[in-house]
Amino acid sequence: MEHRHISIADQIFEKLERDILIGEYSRGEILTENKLSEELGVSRTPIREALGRLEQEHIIEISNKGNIVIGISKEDIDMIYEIRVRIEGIAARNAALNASDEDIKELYDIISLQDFYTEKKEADSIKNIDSDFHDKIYTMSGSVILCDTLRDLHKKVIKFRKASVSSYSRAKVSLCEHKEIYEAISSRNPDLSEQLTILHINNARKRLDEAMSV
Amino acid sequence: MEHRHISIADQIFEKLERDILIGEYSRGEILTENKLSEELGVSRTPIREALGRLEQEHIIEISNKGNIVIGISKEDIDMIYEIRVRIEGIAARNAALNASDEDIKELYDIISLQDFYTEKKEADSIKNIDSDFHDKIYTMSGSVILCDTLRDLHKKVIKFRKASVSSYSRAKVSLCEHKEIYEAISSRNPDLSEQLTILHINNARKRLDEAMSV
DNA sequence: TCATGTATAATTGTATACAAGTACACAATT
DNA sequence: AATTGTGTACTTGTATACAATTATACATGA
Repeated sequence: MEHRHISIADQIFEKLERDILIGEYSRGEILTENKLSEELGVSRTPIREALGRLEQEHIIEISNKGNIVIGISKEDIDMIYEIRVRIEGIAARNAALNASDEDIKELYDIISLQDFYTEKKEADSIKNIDSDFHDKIYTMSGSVILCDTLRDLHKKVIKFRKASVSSYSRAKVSLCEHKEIYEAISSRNPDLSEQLTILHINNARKRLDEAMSV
Repeated sequence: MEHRHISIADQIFEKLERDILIGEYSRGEILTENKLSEELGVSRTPIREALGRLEQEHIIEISNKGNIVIGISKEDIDMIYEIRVRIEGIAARNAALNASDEDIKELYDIISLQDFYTEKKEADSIKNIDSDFHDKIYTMSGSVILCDTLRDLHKKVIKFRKASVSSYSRAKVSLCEHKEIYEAISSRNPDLSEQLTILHINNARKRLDEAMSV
């Protein structure tokens, strides 16, 4: 067997990371190892390993009083888009250059699902599949460095992303932009893929601002 | 007291990270917890915590056979510069906008030291102080997100950076560019700071390619 | 010779015991 | 009333014991 066992520590990490990033735990809240250990029914060891990794991401802060939740601020979101608009185009460009037929088919499937959920107006599903689309392009770029960098940034937007697809019209426009990007990548056009992606990130940012100012 | 104790796990993490990034451990090498535990004279617990964080950075890979060193490839370096040239300018721009007088003085001190070491031709010291210069600007940007992103990228170049400052002429040009950036930031000119930084990263990349092709 | 089964050794994963430091409440004192 | 001392409870940090999976070497058979 080569399949690596998914450890409890990994599961705890992903659960805590998600809970913090969606705002389940709010800024300033204190998470102690013992409390988490009891609540989640595992020993302190995997809890500690998860917390250490969360601290490395700077979404919690370990102190003698416990582990203080930091989370993501509006300023963080601004900077994330500032960065993404400058580098996410590289991923799309490389995807257009490197993608296998298999990759392109998977990307098509994602688009199809997004279309389906958009018509059914299921905000949660839309949010998740939207995430899958971007993640797939990161992977298709073929660069671990670029993939890690973009993934770290993208996952931090999760709490705010739902707002931006809550309106049908905004979700529809977003889907449309994804389709255009898919077309550009599947026709192996690096320049167009890059350009459309930059536009899309800029528009997504505007849609987010719009949705949050309401 | 507020000063947080620097744990053994933190120290092990930094030591292993550095050793991997400078190539002390080479790609494919296997690090087992027991071996490291004996070698470093601590129990497996802090070793494990350090290894978990190294895996998150994708510079090692944990498997049932042990922990396989991945390290940094030439392709990684290319992508790192591709990204930095697009976003490091933001940091310089924000530094020019946000920096305190104290910050600017510290940046000046760094430049002075770099000047000193460059004339003394101490490659190791030049390499380190060069790193301090960029890191200081990241911090001065005032954004944790941007700072983390750039720091993660920058530290991965360490193994190759020494080559690029090994020649006196290249080191001198690099110092000169740093001085220009310092002038732009200290005179609170965001546009110029950004522009000069972009140029500097591009030039640094060229110098690195040059040094490595020899 | 090659495949396959098996026992052993080595590895990571988890729980728990123990150490050390610190925050906090509360009393004592000025 | 304010401050200082003190003891207790709580927190993280580390080591170690144990569990479970898996790699590996080697024997056994077709």
